[in-house]
Amino acid sequence: MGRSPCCDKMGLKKGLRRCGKSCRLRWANYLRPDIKRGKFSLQEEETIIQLHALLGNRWSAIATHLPKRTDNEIKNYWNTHLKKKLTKMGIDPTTHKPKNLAVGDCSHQSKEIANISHMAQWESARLEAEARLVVRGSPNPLFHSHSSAAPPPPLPRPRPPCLDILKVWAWTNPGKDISTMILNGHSPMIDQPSNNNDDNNNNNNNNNNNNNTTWNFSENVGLFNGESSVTTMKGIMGNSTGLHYTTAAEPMTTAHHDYYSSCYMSGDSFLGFPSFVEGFAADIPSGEIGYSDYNAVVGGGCLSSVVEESNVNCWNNVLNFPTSPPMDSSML
DNA sequence: AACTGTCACAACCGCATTTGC
DNA sequence: AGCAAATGCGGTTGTGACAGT
Repeated sequence: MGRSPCCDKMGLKKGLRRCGKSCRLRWANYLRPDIKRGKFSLQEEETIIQLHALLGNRWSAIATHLPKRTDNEIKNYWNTHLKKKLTKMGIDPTTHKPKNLAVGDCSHQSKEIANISHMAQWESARLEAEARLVVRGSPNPLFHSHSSAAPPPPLPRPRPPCLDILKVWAWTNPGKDISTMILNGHSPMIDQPSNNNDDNNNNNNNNNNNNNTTWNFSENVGLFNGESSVTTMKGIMGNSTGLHYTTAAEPMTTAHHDYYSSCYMSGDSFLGFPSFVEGFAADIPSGEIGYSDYNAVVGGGCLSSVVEESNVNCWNNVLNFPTSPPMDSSML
């Protein structure tokens, strides 16, 4: 308020006698030779929608995933086309949830819708992860030079990442029909038993040596505030350097497991579930993860408390995953 | 032809952060 | 360390093109 314009526009015709800032902007958004002009492809549209669901109005971050498109162009395209498109489809362009999903409605149908919507967000996150990998390209960023352990032979195929929640669920619930997860209103892996301990500290310590111990995140929910959530997002989106692959058909070898573990110990980050976990943990000295942090990532504002709790259980089970690197509080 | 409304998008504004001295 | 300038970013506005009346 009260700040004067960057240059004196008095008597100037718009577009002429530009100041330095105007010139820079015009170059960046219009004149630069490597800018792709013209219509957005369907794939670009989908990418924007998926990334917007994950990142919100962080146009510059979204633009990094669309080569030769500027943040300004994407922002304009979102405001003039995509917002309307989603609205027409009955989807709230802000929350990316169906508009008829009433907050606080605890009916069975509502839970199913919430769960399906939530699954879509998981999928968005997975696609975003893939996008990052495509942007980064080869060589495989998984193997960092400063890791102490010798890298194992590369896993033989590039897909799927363990961010694929459906595959993770299928792996951890052998023999179960994947549809039961959604129809029963369950989040992935909710049926897997957990053994939360009473003593949170003991529980964290147990994780040093026991992969079968589930972390107790449901305590200390009140510790988290908006600032930590923002930093959490930065941890997730900003510093990931690789992708961590595992599948049921092709589980990790001991060598892989040891290598990943050493990377965690050395502070490297992965994209995928472990990366999310690391992001959660970035600002949480005591090592607990709570609902608010979960929601900072996935945006669970419309989820009922039941579903929300399931999601935290889901994270617990992810950490309890057979091939997840062991973690302890010293990594946080 | 004149007017009005809508649309697309380049450009602007102000704040926050980074950079250079 | 402190300051000013430069830069980055997201929200908003200005303006030309076009369609409808």
